[in-house]
Amino acid sequence: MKNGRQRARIADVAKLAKVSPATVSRYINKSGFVARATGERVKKAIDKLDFVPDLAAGSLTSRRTRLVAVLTPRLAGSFFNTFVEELVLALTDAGYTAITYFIEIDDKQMESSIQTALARRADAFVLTGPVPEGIKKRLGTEGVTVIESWNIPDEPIDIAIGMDNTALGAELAEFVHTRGYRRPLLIDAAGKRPGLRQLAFAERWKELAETEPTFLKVDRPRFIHARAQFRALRDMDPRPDVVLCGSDGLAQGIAIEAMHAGLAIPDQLAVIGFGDSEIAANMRPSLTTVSIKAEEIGRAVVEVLQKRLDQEEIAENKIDVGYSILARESA
Amino acid sequence: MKNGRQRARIADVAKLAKVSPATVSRYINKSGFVARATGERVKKAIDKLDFVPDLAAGSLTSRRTRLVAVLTPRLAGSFFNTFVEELVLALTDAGYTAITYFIEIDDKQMESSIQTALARRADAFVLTGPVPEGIKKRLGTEGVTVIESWNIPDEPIDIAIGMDNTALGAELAEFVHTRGYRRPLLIDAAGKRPGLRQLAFAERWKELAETEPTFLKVDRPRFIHARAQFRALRDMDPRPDVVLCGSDGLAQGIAIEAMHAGLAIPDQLAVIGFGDSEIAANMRPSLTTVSIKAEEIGRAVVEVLQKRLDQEEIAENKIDVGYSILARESA
DNA sequence: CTGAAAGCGCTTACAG
DNA sequence: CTGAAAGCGCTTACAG
Repeated sequence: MKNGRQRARIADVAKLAKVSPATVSRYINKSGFVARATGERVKKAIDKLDFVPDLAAGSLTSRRTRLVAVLTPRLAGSFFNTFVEELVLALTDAGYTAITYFIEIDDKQMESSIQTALARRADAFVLTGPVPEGIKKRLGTEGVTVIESWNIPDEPIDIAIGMDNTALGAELAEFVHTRGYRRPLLIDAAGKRPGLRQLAFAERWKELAETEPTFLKVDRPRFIHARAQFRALRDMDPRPDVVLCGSDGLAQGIAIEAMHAGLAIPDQLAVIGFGDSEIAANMRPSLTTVSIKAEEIGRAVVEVLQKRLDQEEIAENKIDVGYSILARESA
Repeated sequence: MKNGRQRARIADVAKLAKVSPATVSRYINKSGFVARATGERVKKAIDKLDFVPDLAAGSLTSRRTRLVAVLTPRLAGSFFNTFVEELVLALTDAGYTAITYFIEIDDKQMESSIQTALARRADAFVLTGPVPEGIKKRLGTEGVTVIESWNIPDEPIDIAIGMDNTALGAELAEFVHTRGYRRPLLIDAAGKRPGLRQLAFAERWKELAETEPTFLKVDRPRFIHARAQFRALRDMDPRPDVVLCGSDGLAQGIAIEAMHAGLAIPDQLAVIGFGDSEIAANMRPSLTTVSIKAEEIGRAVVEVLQKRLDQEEIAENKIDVGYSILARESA
């Protein structure tokens, strides 16, 4: 403390309001009945003392922290930014506190993040990536709520909220084929999640076109990599006529590079993004992309947490918020 | 708990290792001496039981939570994204846990975020925007570490880490004038922080060019607003020859719109961004912008927290990490 | 180098 | 509708 003033405790409030600490607790948490007049005295005392209850102390008894650990890959400029923002906002609105971790694609870092979140006794974990086996087992035995977001795995640890990357991959193949493109190139991170999409794309594509799509695996699908990747693309023989990018940022970068090299979009090269970030609709040309409903996932996460808190049964352990392919000018 | 298994407590570890809880605590926190052999027994017991100490319970006595509240404006796609990432990473590495809040430019939301962070007994607050008077007073009396980041105010509540927006504004005026531009337009949010820059720009500009710069105040300096703002710019008479944008995203958008309208950059319209995001260096044309050193701020924040924890005196309550104007192709 | 005891600030049955 | 008591899981002097 910089100054001598102590923080007020619940006992101080109780004394001032001439009630017991238990009553103050009940009033604050709206648990149990408090007579109207009593409540008013308590309220007055709280205001007078600027009392802010210590949530951690309370959690010790109640076994609920309302702390939610959010683990997202560190992907500045990707749709995960929007996702984290929406999620944190939804959590905050609902009275939860989000503790955020940004992780590289690195199991060790994920493990240590989860470790500290467990030490904080987080009520729930929101994960985004594919979860390594060891961590899966660990979380499974801890009795916490685990929400896997984005991709819906066959067997969720607990609850999965997201979309079906396999269905999307196939649908993208159809979309591209229907629009008459014949030499697709897919640029995406080498992870497991995009992998599902790519696999499904490849499979459906082979059925439709009887050829193989080309893949370019990258570290991360980011704007900064567009130059190098456009160069690689341009030198391919035959040259792709449509490129499906792992993010809108990358798609925008590819488009900029293509135009700079004198290629007309979409006639000489079509470009498809991922994420429907604010870039997509307002780019020139506007970007055809996939919308992934970050807000809806955020809302669904909060709903699930709410139900868990209320001890309600959760009917479905897989919640599919869907996606949509948005056809714009670039493809 | 989903299954009957209970989490191990420090008492369980103590019993298994045949020591007292106090010794386990000392071993874990490296506070006080523990004989090597004893320590090894403790370690074995911890591993055996998968013991994760409850940090909240510990904080109750130790009065330190190692929780840091980070409040940033909600500005998807701006340099604040990078800032939050860098800061959270630095904090996590140093053993702190970050609780993040995204706030609109809205005092009420800021207040409620601070309220919940106080309820969590956060050791420190990292704020980004200008702080309303009421909140300033509130935090001042709480005895927590308060770090104001980005702008360095004349009288920090506690500690300020960032840069001198006033100096930057003046330097930008000089930069623009030296390069021969004569009709600058500044597009930025209507907040207090950009306001300082703009004021200083205007002042210096009047000295240099003996004319007034033009201002366009916007809700937020984002990519999506570029179309509308470019239209406004294009219709101005006389038309600006250089536009200074509040973010790289907006600058990129303006550049795209300008090129789409057939204007050559920088000859017919020069564009300057803010933030040196990954977009800037890789845009075509590459964007002249201001680098704001997010990583350094993150590091400095952690250093300050470390010193506070160790009860060290902090020599300077204003830490200037500087900035730099990066001249590229667009201006 | 180690332990017994007290206490951090709440919430939760239990009793009335 | 309200209170007294116990206890959540740690850490911190204090004593040895």
